[in-house]
Amino acid sequence: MQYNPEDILPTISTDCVIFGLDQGKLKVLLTRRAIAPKKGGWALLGGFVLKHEDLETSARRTLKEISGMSNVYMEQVHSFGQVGRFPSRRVITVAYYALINYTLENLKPGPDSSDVQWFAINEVPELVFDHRYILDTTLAFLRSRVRTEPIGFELLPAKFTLTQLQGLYEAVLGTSFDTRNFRKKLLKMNLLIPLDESQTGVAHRAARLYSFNKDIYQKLKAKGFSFEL
Amino acid sequence: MQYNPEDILPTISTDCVIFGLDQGKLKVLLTRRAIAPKKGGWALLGGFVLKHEDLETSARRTLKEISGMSNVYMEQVHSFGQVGRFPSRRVITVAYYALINYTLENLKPGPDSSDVQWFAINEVPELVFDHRYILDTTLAFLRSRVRTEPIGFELLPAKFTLTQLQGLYEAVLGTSFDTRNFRKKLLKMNLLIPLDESQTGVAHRAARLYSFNKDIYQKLKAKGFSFEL
DNA sequence: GCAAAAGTGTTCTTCGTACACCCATGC
DNA sequence: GCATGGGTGTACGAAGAACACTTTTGC
Repeated sequence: MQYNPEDILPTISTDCVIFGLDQGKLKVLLTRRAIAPKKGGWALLGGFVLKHEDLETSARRTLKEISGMSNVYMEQVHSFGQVGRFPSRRVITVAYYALINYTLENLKPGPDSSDVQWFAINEVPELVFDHRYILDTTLAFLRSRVRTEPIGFELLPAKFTLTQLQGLYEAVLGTSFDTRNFRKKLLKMNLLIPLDESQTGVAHRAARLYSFNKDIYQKLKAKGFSFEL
Repeated sequence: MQYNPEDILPTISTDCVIFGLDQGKLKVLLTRRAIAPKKGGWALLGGFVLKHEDLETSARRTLKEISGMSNVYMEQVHSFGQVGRFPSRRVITVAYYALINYTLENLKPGPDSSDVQWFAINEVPELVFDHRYILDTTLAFLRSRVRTEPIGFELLPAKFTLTQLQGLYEAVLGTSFDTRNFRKKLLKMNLLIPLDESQTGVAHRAARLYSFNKDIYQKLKAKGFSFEL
């Protein structure tokens, strides 16, 4: 979809760092630019803000155009406005990050891009403009956030095993945890709902599935509970 | 100082929440608007970004015009871009906060304001636009920040007593601490340098003065230390 | 029966918390 | 000498960290 130049704020864009988890690896979604400047370069998903839309709405629109997804966990990180960060004219960008349940389906390049692709966090190619800096800042933000808010679940399917959960934290934080202590700690929080279901199709003992309920967290939080990993 | 309309980005402003500590109370600096829209209303210190300046530079310029201060601790908080937050046209604002050593000297209204004044955090008058929301968001940000980074010192003079320090945390966080535990915890961090000086001019036992050194913190941080109150 | 991951308890150390009295100084 | 805030130590309980073996399942 193309937008009328009159409907666009030419000095303000949003960029969104989209994180997904694929086989225990943290990945980011990037697009290849199909227009100047920096045609052909890899970039974060982003675009100019429309005159009649809020900042987060703009970031969500971009994400939806490319992944088809809505109702995604998204949060503002920081605004980047260095003089000269964008060639030829002044553009300030507001960075968001999104956590999505990894998929290869329904990905299609946006209006001004020729390709979309997932990259493991340590195999990211060269990026256009200041996008590398934005990515690094956002990743640092996510790492601090994931330890103090129960947002990691957004990267997992609705039903998950404790091993998957541990793997997620290890992938995001780049550390490893002791299995017994990790389970003890998470289960003691009473945020996880044990289901009467198990994994299927695995060549070993099937693990129990759990789910996470945001409402329970909100209620506990209101009572003074604070998530901390 | 007035700026040429051609040098200004009319869609982007910065607003700065300036915090100071006066006699154990947390205060914010506000200005009274001397121009439309909302002439006469109380507002955060802010202004439009110039074409040739970075975002933080813009916030620092505004602060300097009003307080005469530079080299102040400042950090970006969040950007606010709701459609309709500013009357008559679309303006996105990037909010910063600053921590300064409280003073009444050298305060003078900026180019478009008629008054500058400190307000205790719980006696803030009605504010223009979405400034109340920005203030609340920023205060919440500060409260979380002050517990995880040693930034509180920025609100105190270079030499301070442990009682002043405790009072600062109590004022910012709205809680109270046990004196013995508070001292034990802070001194154990090895961030405070005990000076061979004491308070003067007090009608009771004079307290020892301490100073805080950022370099020491940076070195400890690099070794894995993390400040936590 | 074997490979592969699931699941589970105890000990020790560290850290947070609760709590009350004497000290130094100015007036 | 008295009022005012400065300064200090100990005991208890909670939480984090280290650590190894048995269980279940599919093949």
